[in-house]
Amino acid sequence: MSETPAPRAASIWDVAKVAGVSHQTVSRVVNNRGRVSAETRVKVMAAIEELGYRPNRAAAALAGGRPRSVTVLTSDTSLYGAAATLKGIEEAARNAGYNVGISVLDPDAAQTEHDVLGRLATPEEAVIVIAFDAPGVRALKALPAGHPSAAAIEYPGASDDPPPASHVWLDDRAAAYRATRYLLDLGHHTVHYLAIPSSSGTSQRAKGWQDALEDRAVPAPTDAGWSPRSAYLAARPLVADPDVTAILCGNDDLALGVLRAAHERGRSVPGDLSVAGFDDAPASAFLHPSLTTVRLDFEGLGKGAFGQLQRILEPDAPLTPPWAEPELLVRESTGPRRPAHPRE
Amino acid sequence: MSETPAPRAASIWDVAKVAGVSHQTVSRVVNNRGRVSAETRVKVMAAIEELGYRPNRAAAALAGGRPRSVTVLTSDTSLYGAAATLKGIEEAARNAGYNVGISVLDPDAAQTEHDVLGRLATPEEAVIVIAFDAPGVRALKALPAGHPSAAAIEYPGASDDPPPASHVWLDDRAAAYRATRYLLDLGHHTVHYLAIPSSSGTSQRAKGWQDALEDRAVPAPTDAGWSPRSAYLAARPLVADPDVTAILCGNDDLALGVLRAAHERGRSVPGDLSVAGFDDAPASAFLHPSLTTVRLDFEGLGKGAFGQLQRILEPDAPLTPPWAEPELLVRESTGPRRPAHPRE
DNA sequence: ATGAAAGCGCTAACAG
DNA sequence: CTGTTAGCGCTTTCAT
Repeated sequence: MSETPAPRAASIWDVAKVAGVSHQTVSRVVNNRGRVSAETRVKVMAAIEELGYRPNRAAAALAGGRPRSVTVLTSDTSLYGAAATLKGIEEAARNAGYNVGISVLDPDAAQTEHDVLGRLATPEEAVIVIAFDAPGVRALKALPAGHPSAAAIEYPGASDDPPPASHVWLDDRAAAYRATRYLLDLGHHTVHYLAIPSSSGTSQRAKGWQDALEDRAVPAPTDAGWSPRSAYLAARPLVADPDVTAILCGNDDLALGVLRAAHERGRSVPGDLSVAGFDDAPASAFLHPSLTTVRLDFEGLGKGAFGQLQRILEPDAPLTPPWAEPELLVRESTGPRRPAHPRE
Repeated sequence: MSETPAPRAASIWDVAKVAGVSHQTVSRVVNNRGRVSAETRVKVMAAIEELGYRPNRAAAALAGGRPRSVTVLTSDTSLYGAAATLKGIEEAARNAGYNVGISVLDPDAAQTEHDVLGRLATPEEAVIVIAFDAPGVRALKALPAGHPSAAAIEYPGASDDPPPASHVWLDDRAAAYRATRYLLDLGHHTVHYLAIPSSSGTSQRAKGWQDALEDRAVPAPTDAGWSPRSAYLAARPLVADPDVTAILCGNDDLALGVLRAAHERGRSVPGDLSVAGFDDAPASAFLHPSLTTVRLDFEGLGKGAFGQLQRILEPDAPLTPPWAEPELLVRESTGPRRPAHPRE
């Protein structure tokens, strides 16, 4: 059983020889560029099939062809939002025949142009930034103007001129507004907010929450990090306060920490305290109590981001279907306000 | 504010000119290959710094240099195990100066060599397969012999000769054995098992569980998929049976589904039923009840997989620190058996 | 509609 | 120790 010495992969020249044409013609049919007679095309296709030819992306990139790969810049991929967005990007990219690279942003590093570009396979490689947090936003800013890119962002800052078409986002503000109104309608006098870190000063979730509170006193938001643990810690003082009867959490992981803190303090949910989150992570419906949350279509958003990028790279690319609007899912963790003191 | 027409990135030739040496010498210092006088090296380094030079990976790959990129082949990245492993790989790779690509395997597709190789940027590109399930295993098998690769696998089948050094795994069997023994020692007459899909017929978690049961009757394992939902569905009949007092779950997500099913059926955990999982996902410690589980160091495993690959590519690469052994974390979801019928 | 030539940025041989 | 010469596989031009 002698090892065949790894027959080098078929190149465009091999295909050309088999098909009896020039390597250039092969390139033409592979890239669907320029006119090629139907007859020739068939011959070439057959040769490609026969040899199992696959184009070498590195060579194509080097020679300056249209990009066929993206690298995704993101923070911690173990967070649900980033992971789901990445999943959407990857799927859309693969279906479109793109290769996808991934590079995780260090939260402590200042993302410089040099650093960011250094993560790419090629200086011109297209980029999609998942910019839900500060490192992502910095990376996005660090990209040289004109660099092919798209981004999933938290919200287009009002300061800028119309945001580039390549930026996509979810309507966090409306989502938070809806969830808060729902809680208020349940009879809660106010709603407290446990915040995830924002990419800017102006979190749209915080804004929507605040707007919904209208003329009521707005309690100070509580910073709670990204994890169940940090939320648990941050929530302990809150759940100890009997005046707090409803808490909106920046995501489902935070809500989990709050649920735990409430339980330890002996406050029943939703009896004594209503808790709501954002995301609708797969686990949220199976918690006890199951979590009222706003479903966010990160996967669709990711596909959308890729779609925008693709249309920059290939103007005739098909339009990406729109992603879903945030949707409030009422489950067991929220209910009518029940006064802490019977005589109130 | 006229847009400067994107000054092409500095090439090795530009550096050479500035440093007053040949492009080859620059290549030598960049790759730390071949002898270069300290003096020249300094000049070159200075030029690199000055021009902000970054090597073009695509060109290097094309020219046949030592690979400096990996692509990770994996199934659904939204599952904790795969996501955490990927995270470990990415971090180790980035620290070593490698680019990482990612390609998700379609569960329904037969992974052929042609398909798998077609996912790479270059036919020779190094690969790490996360082969915890069937598609991963198929992809691994599809790689041509001699292709630079490493893999995080479920378990090295006994059928093979000594497994390649590039394969890494966690000791699932021992982990399951320990967890099951612990449950038995708590007084449970037996332990039921809710299984995740296995990459082969012989899941090591199932095996460890079975071994621990020794001469007791071994209940049939229940297939429960990967998600809380599928586990919830699969667990309903089980939790309805008062003779079932302890359930070991293939991962924490499944355990979550079981917790939910138990609650709906009115069986208290751990009073009436003990539940344990695998993974120690970040949420598990904050569930209610918090979950007894076996912590699995997927991130370390991912780093280990990359380390193995790197040592294939660069024989002098430093050794990867070993990853952690599985560790049983006893929390609130498990407790002593309490007979269903008081008079028993 | 097709072919020929040049070169992308880099590394592997070789020379010196 | 350093420079020179060939390509890697592909996509531009530009011819035909």
